[in-house]
Amino acid sequence: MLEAHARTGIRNRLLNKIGLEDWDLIGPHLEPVTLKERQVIEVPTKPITHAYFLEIGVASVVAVDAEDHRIEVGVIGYEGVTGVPLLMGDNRAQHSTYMQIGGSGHRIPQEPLRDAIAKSEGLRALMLKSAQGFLIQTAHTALANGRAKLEQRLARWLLMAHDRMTSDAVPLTHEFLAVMLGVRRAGVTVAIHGFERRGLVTTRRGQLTLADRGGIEQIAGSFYGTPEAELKRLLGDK
Amino acid sequence: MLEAHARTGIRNRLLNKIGLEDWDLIGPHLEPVTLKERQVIEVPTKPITHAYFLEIGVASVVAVDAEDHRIEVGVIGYEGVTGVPLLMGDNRAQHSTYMQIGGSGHRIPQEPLRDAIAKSEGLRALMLKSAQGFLIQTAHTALANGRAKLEQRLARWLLMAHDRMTSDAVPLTHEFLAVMLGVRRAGVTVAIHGFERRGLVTTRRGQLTLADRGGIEQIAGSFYGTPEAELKRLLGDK
DNA sequence: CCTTCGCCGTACGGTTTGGTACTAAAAAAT
DNA sequence: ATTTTTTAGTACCAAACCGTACGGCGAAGG
Repeated sequence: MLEAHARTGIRNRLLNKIGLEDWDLIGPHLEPVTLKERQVIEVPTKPITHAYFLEIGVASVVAVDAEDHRIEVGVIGYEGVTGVPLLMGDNRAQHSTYMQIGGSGHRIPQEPLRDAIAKSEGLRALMLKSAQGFLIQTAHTALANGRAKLEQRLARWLLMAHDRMTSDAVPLTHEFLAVMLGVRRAGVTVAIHGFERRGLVTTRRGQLTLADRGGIEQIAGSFYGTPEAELKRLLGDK
Repeated sequence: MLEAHARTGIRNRLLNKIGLEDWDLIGPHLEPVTLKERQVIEVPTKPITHAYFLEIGVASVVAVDAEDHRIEVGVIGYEGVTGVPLLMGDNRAQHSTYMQIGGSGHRIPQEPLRDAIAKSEGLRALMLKSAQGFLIQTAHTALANGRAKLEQRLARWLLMAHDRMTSDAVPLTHEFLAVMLGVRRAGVTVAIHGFERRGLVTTRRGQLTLADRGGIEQIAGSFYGTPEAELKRLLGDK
């Protein structure tokens, strides 16, 4: 417990997978952080100052274009790290990244992280596999956006969020879900209502609780699952 | 001309950017290839055997799920290389990749490529920037799929293909465009008809020719352009 | 306690796109 | 040259979704 950078109690899957021989490159630079809902982590076109290894909570990565069209292209939780471009040698944020569900984690400034990745092949391999996992997730978001119906996309989102949460309660308004999915707020309301009627979720103002995950998986069908399975393959089971 | 691995006449932007000091890692392994329309380059879940540095032609990367939903998540031409997962340390194909418009290029077996990337930091940086460019493209495909109308998406696709072609003629059937965009063939026919009426394209059976690129850019609006600008930033102008 | 504000339920017309299908025209095959 | 196959034009109804809007209800704050 006197050990300054002990790894006990670390839940982030990437940090946990860093080999002992590489820990000195990362551990000393980590800073524990609390992350509130809506906390901004990256702003488009601006430099990425830190990478956040999440422990608790869910971050949204939202692509934005010049005419302010926006849509979520990926979510990040305890299984990953924000600042994917840093892992690829770029330090500029493309997308808007912010906490969708509050939590905590450890952050590291971009420079020591990039140094560490440059120095250690093992660390680099780990981080790139994580980035690859994110790329797969983004590709499947493109697939779902193009081919799935609102209900399926909502189900997919709930499942992905749920995977990254410790509770079944998703503390989000319909408005925010609508922004993520790129649809009308009213459309989300109706879809959730449908879920509720079928006993898949229960709702309260500003909150939605998964009641029947299996049923939600059925609705999402094959729009959910592939990126999750691939991440498992890339990073090993456990 | 006696030089076995001369770099003269190479149009691929990545190959052109490889430093002289790294060329020995790549050049000797390159094999010139002709790539016909519909030629398959990668098959989902199977190992990636080669990376293809395209010179001419356009490859489509198509995500497929377990229920056979499919949609294009990116295109690759002379500016890039297929087999993005290889650059990230993975050798398994997630997506279906095939030539949408025939051409030619040079291919390299996956092993020497991965070795080269492991050995040379400069080469690695170059390849990862290319991968980052592809990730940005995929994210914007997700954005367009979720928010843009059929006409806008068609315009975006035509512009991206045109950027990678030497001619204005796109030798594709409506059917294939429909698969790329994940829409009905009939929808594509109607949209193209609209473009034609406005003088943006001319058509022949199995072929479509861009007549007014500026007009097509107007239709695509901000759904087109960001990934292209970012790739320029990542790889430098020229 | 009462007001204010944010969130949700609902509605309605309009647009876009999907599913399907039939025919014509062009190209390819025999 | 004739047949077969592929591609394109068109049409029709149905479903999904958008834009918009308005009222109610719960929560927070004065």
